[in-house]
Amino acid sequence: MYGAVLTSLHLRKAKLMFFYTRYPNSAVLKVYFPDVRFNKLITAQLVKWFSNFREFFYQQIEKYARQCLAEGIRNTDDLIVTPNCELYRILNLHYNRSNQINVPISFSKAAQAALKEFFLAIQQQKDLESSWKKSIYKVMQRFEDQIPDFFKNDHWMHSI
DNA sequence: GGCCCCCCTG
DNA sequence: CAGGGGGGCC
Repeated sequence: MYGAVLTSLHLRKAKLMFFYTRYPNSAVLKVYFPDVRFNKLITAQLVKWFSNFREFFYQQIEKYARQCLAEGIRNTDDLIVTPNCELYRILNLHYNRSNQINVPISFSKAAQAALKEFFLAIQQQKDLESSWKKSIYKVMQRFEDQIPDFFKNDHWMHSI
């Protein structure tokens, strides 16, 4: 009934927040979007955004994991996610297109962990089983990081 | 019934 | 990214 309360600015901010949290609940979202007049629809939309972010995240990582296997990599110790690798570049382009923030190390760690999970699952042909990604998603929920306070700063949001 | 999440689609 | 459907968990 309020129409589009969430702006493109909120979208950019949400993407940046994704670097710290992949699974924010509605309570957390309300804290970090203090300027938003929450209601059922707005909450659902914001939650949906993160769901879409996750889908892109996992989709890219799965694709990268398959490429690594195709290239002959056998050990997960050889799977390193750093700023100069292709996976990192793709993800950064999607969530931090204009390099508005410095990507936290915790995100690289999370992406690397997910990469190893997908790599092992595919290597062990777990991907032939139904809903084989469920266990990976569960593991990834342990990689949440603390969201910086400046996300709550209205002035900062308008500067991105 | 309400809230979340994933899946698939456009 | 938004819509709609399905399933799980209070």
